Order: sequence, then structure tokens, then C-alpha cells
Amino acid sequence: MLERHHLEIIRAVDQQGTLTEAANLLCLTQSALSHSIKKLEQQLGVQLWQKRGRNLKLSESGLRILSLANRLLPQFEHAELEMQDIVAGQKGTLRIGMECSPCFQWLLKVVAPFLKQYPDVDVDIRKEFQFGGLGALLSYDIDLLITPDPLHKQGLDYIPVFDYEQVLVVSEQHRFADKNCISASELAEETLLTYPIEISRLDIFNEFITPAGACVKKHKTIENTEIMLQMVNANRGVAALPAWLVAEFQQQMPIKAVRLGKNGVHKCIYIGLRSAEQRPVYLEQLIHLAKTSGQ
Amino acid sequence: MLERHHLEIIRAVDQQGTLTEAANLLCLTQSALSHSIKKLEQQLGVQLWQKRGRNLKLSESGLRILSLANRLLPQFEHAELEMQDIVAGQKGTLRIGMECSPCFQWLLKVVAPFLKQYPDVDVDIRKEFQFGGLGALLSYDIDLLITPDPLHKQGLDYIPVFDYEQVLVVSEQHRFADKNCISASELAEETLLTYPIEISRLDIFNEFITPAGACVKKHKTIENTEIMLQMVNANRGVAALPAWLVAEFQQQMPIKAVRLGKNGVHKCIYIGLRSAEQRPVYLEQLIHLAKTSGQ
DNA sequence: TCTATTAATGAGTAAAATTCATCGAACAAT
DNA sequence: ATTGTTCGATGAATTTTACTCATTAATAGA
Repeated sequence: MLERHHLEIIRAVDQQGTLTEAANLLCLTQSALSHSIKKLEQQLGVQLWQKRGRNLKLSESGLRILSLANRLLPQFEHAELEMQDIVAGQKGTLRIGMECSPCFQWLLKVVAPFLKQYPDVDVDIRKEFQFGGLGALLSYDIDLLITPDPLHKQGLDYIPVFDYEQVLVVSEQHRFADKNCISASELAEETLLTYPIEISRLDIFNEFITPAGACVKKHKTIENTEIMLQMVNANRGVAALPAWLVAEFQQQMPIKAVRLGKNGVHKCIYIGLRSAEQRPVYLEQLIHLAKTSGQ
Repeated sequence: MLERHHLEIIRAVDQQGTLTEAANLLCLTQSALSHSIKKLEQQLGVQLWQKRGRNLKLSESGLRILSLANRLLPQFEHAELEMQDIVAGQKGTLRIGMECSPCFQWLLKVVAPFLKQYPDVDVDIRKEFQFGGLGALLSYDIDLLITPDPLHKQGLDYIPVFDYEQVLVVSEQHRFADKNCISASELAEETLLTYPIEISRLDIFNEFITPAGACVKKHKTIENTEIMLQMVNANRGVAALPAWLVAEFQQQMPIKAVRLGKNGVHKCIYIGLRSAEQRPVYLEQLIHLAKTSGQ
């Protein structure tokens, strides 16, 4: 029968390249691994790998098992850690997923007091997901998802925690600097700076440019918020960011916030969770901190 | 270390109720299971269950492991079956998820020729999912999802396969029977029959009633399509179904289809798949059959 | 061609899982 | 209460499995 330790071997060989090194990693002999997989191959009736020169190469079936290993092993490992946490009582690891680049700064403010309050709870923040944040939540890679678009799915809860307005940031020298608000069509002559994510996930397009049938002169992507604002400051483009974030940076550099449209673009950050699962106290506390962070 | 067989034990005990019966199921002795879990408990340092009277009751930690078991064991099992399929060549199991109740009839028409073409490929159709169809796809419980709302997520592909119009079905005696189309407000005096799923997933509400700010007199849910149409036929209510489905049943009973709104409600059925994964030939063939089913 | 490195193999050994026999607790029927 | 039955726990014996050691064969680089 396919066992956890078979998955460990396949993964280790994939990581280390050779059986011998994989054996070292697992604190076993090369022989042990060889025997183990040999037996599994006989039971399943498939070859999992072949000798390619002196090394091993995974077969089609082997790759399937490797993909299984990469999916299942982290879950085994996490379950074991969870058990340790239960033993230790008020301990744990909170795996937070982020689907909202600028929220990072906000999250730090929430996490800081949390870490003080629960010195034995570790926080792990992740941003890249194979199947998106929702997929990560559903496959138990994270316990909590910070996202601006709550895709309601069976078995998931979303808690609104933070309202904010999305505004256009411009340099003080910019022609919009003294405006109260701008219309979508006015962006036609502007260079827009955004995070490097799909356009369909950018609020400035979804809620402002696209509905108005408008467009921008140029669209450039920048990963880092600080650099993005430096670019704005240098009048090399405009960006759309949460108002509170702009307010913070205004102390450091002379930038201006301009409302998007007459009524502004209003958004909300949600915390997504798997429902019907008993949540540890500290998780509830983090949600509480997040909710009250705006006040 | 937490092993697959521990998960098997926890699951079996949960299913069977007693250790003894679980042991029978696993072709082991009661003693073996007892020893096994005892050892695991010592390693992890947690109690997984306690004696409650003569039976066992899972502890908090035990429940966590049970949830892990229910998630991981099906994946182990499926991987093993997949290996068998690879040995046998053009064999396999296609696990299809359905998120669209009336599409069942359509799917049968696609699956029938498929089963003839690939006599060694089994088809399994599932309808209930803990985390919705999307969750099932992401956690490898199904390989393919039939759905009318393609929730685009990283790592997933959706292929449109079938356009149709959603229409209102009424009895020939009904006051709408001779109308070309109806407006949402006209439903205020009607009893609406739908499948028993959340209102937010019912097209008739999403695309017709709710946007118009209208409502119905009464809303009743019925699981079975045939019974639903019998009710319509008996003039006990009206229902919203795909036009092609109504056309089929019109041969058996005197019912009428009425367009929803001036332009009608137009929908499309999609097939959702995990992308970036090598797909077997027969899967591609099923998609092809689905695409050409409309002609 | 020689050497270093790799995986495979067979035999022996150590370790682990399983059974067997037995016990005590819980429960139902008397 | 008393008894018989059913359930899980336990310790010792046994079987099964996993692992190591020593060796071989193959490959690649010097």
C-alpha cells in the first residue's frame, strides 16, 4: 500500500537529485530507499523511476506520486505541528494568506500587537498560491485569507474587517493635484502604475476604468509599494491605492490623493475562513484585532 | 510519525462505531488497532480518543486527525487507482462534478457515447461537495466540473461547451401560456418551483427577479426535475429551466416555455479543469463530445 | 584505464506490527 | 445483586516488515 514514507522518499529524491543524498536527508541508507520503492513498484505494478546514467529519473507514474507527495506531505506535517500546539496549550501557528498587496502594511499593524499578546503563537504570511488564495484555504495550506474580493463558496465564511477608499495618487506637480475628483476618461493621457497582478483583479480597472469604457495611455507594473510611490512622486505616473496608505506616505513625500469619480471607489477587506471548524482562541483574537484596527 | 494506516484506523472507528468492528473492516485484530493508536498517542503526546462507556469517543485532537483522514485518504486511494489505470493503458476513472441540476440529462447524452468509445474508462458523477464544486476540483476530489458559473481562479481552466436559454415553464392552462415573454414583476402572483439550492445560486433570481427588485408569491423547492414538471403541468406552480430541457418534456406533457424578459436569460455551461496538468486522451475526448453535443 | 560515485541486490539482523490470551469495566437482562 | 455479554486495554510471544551491511554492476570523469 502507498504509504506516507513512500511519498517522503519520492519527494526527497526529487529534492536531492540522488538516492544516496535523499537517504542522508531521511537518516536512512540508500539501500533502504531502494528496497522500499522496489517493493512499492511491485505492489502497484508500475515503474516509478528509471536509471538515467547514474541518476534516477521519475517516470510518468512517478511524477503523479510526486505531485501527490507535494500536496499531502505538508498536510501531514501541519497536522503533527497542530498536535504539538494542542499539547502546549495556548500555542500555535497562524498561516495567513494575502490576496491584497497594499494590505501588507495594514496587516503588520494588526499582527504586531497580536504577537505581543500571544508570544507562543507564530504567524506565517504567504502571498503566492498555486490555485489562488481560495484554493490555498480549501486545501488547508493557509488558515485565514486576507482578500478584497470575497468569493462566496460553500463551507467558507467571510468577515468584513476594514473599509477604505481607493484613491488615485499623484505628484504635487501633477495636473490633477488640486482636483477634488477625476473621471475615468481623464486617465487617457496618464501612465498608470499597478502591482503585477492580472488586470481582472485590479480594482482601478474593475470599478473605474473598464465600466466607463475608458483606458490609460500606458500601464506599468511595479512590485514594491515604496518604489511605486517614488515613481509617482517623480511624476512618472499615477497609481491607485487605499487612502489610508497614501495618508501614511504623505508624511514622507509630497504626494496627493484624488478621488476616483464623483462618489469615490469604496472597498472592504475581508477575512476568509473555513467554516464549521472549531477555531482556536487566538484566531478569534486576531479577527477581533483586525476588526478594531480601523478605529 | 503519523502514518496513512493511523488515518485508516481513525476513519474506520468513526465509520463503524467500535474498535472491534473497525478491526474487522481492516482485517486486523482489535488489539492491533489499540496498540497502534496507543503508540501514536505516545509519540504525538495527545489523547486521540477516550473510553465513553464501552465505546470510544474522539477527542478534540482526534477530530482534527479524522478531518485529515477524510481529506487525505481518498487522495491516496485515487492515486493507487490511477496507477492501476496506467498499467492497463487506456483505462481510467473520470470523476465528474455537477453544479447544475438540470444539466444531468444533458450530461447523460454526452456520457453515453463516451462510455461506448472507452469501455475501460469508468465515469463517476458527484453532486454534493463540502466546499462546493470548485473546492472539490482544487482538492482533487473530482477531475472535471460541470458548472454554469465559471469562477475564474488561478490554476483552473474553464471551457465553454453549451449555450442555452433559461425559460419559464408553465402549464398550458396558465395565464402566461400564450405570452411571448414576461416581466419580473408579473411573477409577484406566482408560486416558483426550484431545486433545493441556495437562492444566490439560482439563475432565475440572480439574472431576473432580484435585479428587477421583484419577488414571487411563494417559493417551493423540489429535488427531482420530473416531479417539478409534473407540478407545473398540474398548474401548481411555475419553474425556470433550460429551454432544451423543456423542449424534451413537451413531448410527454402539455407545458409551455415563456421567455424571461424581453431578451431572455442566456446562460452557458462550462467545463472546469485544473490546468497545467497532463490530461489523459479520454478526458480530451469527453470535452470534445461535450462541445459538439449541441449540434 | 583507473577511480569515484551511483543504484541494485541478497542475506542477515533489528525493529515493528500483529496476534493470542487474558483482564477489567460497562451494560443489559434476570 | 447476579450473571453473561460486549467492549477496549494490556503483556508476552510471534510473525512480518524494514533496515543495514557487504557486494556487485553500471556510469562518468580524470
